[in-house]
Amino acid sequence: MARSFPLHEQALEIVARRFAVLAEPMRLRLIQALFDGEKNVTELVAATGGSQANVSRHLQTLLGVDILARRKEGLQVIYRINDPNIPKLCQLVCGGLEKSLSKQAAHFAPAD
Amino acid sequence: MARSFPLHEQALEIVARRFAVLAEPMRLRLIQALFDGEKNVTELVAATGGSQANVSRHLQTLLGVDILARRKEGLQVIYRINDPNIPKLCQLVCGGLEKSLSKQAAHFAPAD
DNA sequence: AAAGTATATGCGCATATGCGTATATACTTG
DNA sequence: CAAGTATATACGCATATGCGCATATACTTT
Repeated sequence: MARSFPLHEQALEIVARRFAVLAEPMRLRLIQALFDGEKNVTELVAATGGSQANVSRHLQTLLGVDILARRKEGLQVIYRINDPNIPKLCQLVCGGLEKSLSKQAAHFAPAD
Repeated sequence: MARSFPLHEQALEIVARRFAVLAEPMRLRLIQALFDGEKNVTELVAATGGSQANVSRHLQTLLGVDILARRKEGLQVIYRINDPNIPKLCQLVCGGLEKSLSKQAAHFAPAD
C-alpha cells in the first residue's frame, strides 16, 4: 500500500531527515555563517556564539547529510556549504517568512 | 553579537520550526497526498495508512504553520495545501535525493 | 433527543535530540 | 617528548515529539 506513493518509505525518511537537520536554529546559524565563504570551527564558534562542543556536534550533523563539506588545513578544519540547493531552500522558507513573522509578531514583545 | 545575523533569533526559530514540521515522514505523506487536490481526513487516513488520531494530529501541526488550510463541509473537514512554496520546497529536497539515495543505499543493504 | 459518523484531543509511554561538562584525538611547536 | 592549540566525542540530564489508546466534540440522520 505504502508502496504506491511517489516517494517510497525510504525516500520519505531521507527527506524527513534532511528537513530535520535544518530544523535547528544553531545549525541554521552555522549555514548562514557559511554563506559568505568557508570558515574553520573557531570562527564558526565566534560567529554563532555557541560552545565549541556544541558547534562541532552540529557541524558533524550537517556534514552527515552532506549539507556541508570540510577540509583540513593543519590544525584547523574548514567547513563550507556543499549542497547547492541549501541557499535556494533557505531562501524559499525565509521568503515565506514575512507572513509568519507578522502573524507571530504578537507573541513576541519587541524587547529590542 | 548574535544580533548581527541576517536573520534574528526570532526569525531563525520560525524557520527552524517550519523545517521541523516538514521533518516527519507521515506529514510528508500527507502533503504528498494533497498534491493532487484536497482531501478529507478519512481519505487522508486511507491514503497514508496512518491511524485517524495520528493523521488528525499531524494535520493540526501542518495547519498550525499554515502549510495546509482546511474547509468544513458538513461532517467532513477537507484539507488542502495552502503554502505555495511547499511544492517547490519538496522538489528541491527531493531533487537532491538521488545522491543521498545512492549514498545511503549501502546502509539499508545490511539488516540496518 | 438518541444514535451514528467524522474529526479532534487528552494522557502516558517510549524514544529522539539538544546541550553542558569533561575528555579524547589530531596536529603543531618548543 | 612535553606542552599547547584546534577539533571531535562520550556521558548524562532535561526536554520535545511521535504514537497508541481512549474519549471528546461536531454535525447528521432517524
